[in-house]
Amino acid sequence: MNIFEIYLKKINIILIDLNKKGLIELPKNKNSFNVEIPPVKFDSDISTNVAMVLSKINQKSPIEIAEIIETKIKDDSSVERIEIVKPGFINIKLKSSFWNEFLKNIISNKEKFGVNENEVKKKYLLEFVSANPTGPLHVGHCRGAILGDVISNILKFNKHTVTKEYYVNDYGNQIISFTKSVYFRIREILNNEKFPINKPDLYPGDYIIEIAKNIINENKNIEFKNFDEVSSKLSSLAIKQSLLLIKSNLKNLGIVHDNFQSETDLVNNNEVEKVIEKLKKKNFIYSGKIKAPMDEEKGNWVEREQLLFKSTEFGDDKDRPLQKSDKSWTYFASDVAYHNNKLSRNFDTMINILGADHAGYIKRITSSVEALSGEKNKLICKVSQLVKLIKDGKPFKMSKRKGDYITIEDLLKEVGKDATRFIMLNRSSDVELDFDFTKIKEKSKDNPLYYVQYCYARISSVFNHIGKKINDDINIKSYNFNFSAEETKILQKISQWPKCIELSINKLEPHRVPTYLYELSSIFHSYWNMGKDDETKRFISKDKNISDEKLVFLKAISNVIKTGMNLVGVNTPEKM
RNA sequence: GCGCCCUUAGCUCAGUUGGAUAGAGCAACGGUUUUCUAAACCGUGGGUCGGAGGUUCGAAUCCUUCAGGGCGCGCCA
Repeated sequence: MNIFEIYLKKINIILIDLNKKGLIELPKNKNSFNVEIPPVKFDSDISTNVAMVLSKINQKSPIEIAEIIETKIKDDSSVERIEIVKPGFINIKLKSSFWNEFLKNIISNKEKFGVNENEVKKKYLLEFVSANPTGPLHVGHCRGAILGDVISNILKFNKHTVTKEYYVNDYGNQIISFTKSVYFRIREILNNEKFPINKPDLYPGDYIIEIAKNIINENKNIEFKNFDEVSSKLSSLAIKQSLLLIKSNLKNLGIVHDNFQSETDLVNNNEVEKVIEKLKKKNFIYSGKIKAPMDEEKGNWVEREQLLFKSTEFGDDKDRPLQKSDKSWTYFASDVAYHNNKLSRNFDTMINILGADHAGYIKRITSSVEALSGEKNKLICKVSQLVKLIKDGKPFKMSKRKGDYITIEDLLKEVGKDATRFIMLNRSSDVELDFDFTKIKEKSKDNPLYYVQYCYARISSVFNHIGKKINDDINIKSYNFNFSAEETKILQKISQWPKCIELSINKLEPHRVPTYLYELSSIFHSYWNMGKDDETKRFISKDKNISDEKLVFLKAISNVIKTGMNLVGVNTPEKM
């Protein structure tokens, strides 16, 4: 139940009616009409800008237009009072009967309140994480992982179908290095040969030792005598091991993918050749040369003829190579094949969540999807910016070369799943995020997670006092309450929940959910504390009773908090 | 050099897809606990929304331009 949508429709009907009577002119495009919450000082519930938008086309002042519209809005049975304000806003105060109906609706909808029933249901493919299968996930992967997971949760909440997919880059040079590293660790364990720690292309991390041990234990029959002989077998064993690690990291974060798509499989099934043929037929591929990047030292650059994709036709700054000099495919080539594969599975919309360091890649991959499908917004890429780790007030740097980076496992051990998810999601993904270890662990009030959870725990404690559980259904005989100013504030805030969901989806900005939950919690905490000064405002009276009205408010707030926290994927403890 | 992202209070950030006198938290200062959880609440101070132009009834939001910070720029993925 989105009250803003309801009133926008009502106003549109009124405008059409006034137009028929020749009282006002209407523009063709009504997109700039809106209905929203007015600032608190006006003591109104909803507000519309239509009079100002209509001013020009009608050659009348916004106030004059507003007065014409006002006469019609007055007829609506839910309207208590209308106020026309300065530039031309029409502010509407709704009758308490409307809000009573609203509350009744929320209580009966339970966790379904906020679902946009009118939205067309779509089939989404969401690709996220897709980190190289050469080791455990580290903090750098964490933000994108959570972002993707919560976007998926919200889409599903709105009854869309979502397939969560992980693209496994198990083809290419990094896999050869990784396999070699495992091989040397195996030799170290079995033959006591020292691991060549200074070789630059090897992975020094300790987790390689664990992988080596597991492979030795599970494959007693394999002899690790010659790298070239075992490399192909060993490679797949090692990848399998690191995927197990990655899956367990993700599971501990609360994330489970539906599908793992292997890059090697695509290559082996000749899907790259097929997609290149397809693009050749459409004339998007040619053999040519590209310019050196500006910061490349001149000596290192060898210009050569190579197979290129015409991404410049879609606005990219240069055409992109598909084949390396040894004739193997570039990462981009197999990724085009992967996206062709995605397209063949007929999703309405495909979303990729990328890290900031891959932002430069977006143009070419969306270009390829446009070339293949002919549709411009078939693939949407969302970038999550860097996470800056801060410990004891100082930035904490990780070094891949030393292998000393902080893994997701470390993170979860230190601050836990809930804090990690909530804090990582709490900021817009467009801005860098400070992740302050010490603050998050402090359980202080700087920590928005506790603030929201505390709200739920307080409500739960009231339910305990009256011998109920917070999840129990409540039976209200009749909804006929008069609301205080504080309660109206709560009602207004709750009425914005569907809008929050809608914006989170439309803009792929799920950080709006924790932000909203924080604001709602803040209003609740004020409401709670009113009982400190004024005993009549306490939830539970002296004779251990609770009024239906207060019960309804507690239930409504806790419903929204619970729903929201579920979307974020964190717990709502009943006691803290 | 080019592309993408960012710049809002001392610090970290929101800002309802262009609206009304720009909002939170932290930090600072002052107050609230015989009372449903003080992990909370209330109050005070703090702003040229990076700068300059433009678009219009109206700009933190859109466009142009400049400055500063971040990320990236063939055979890494």
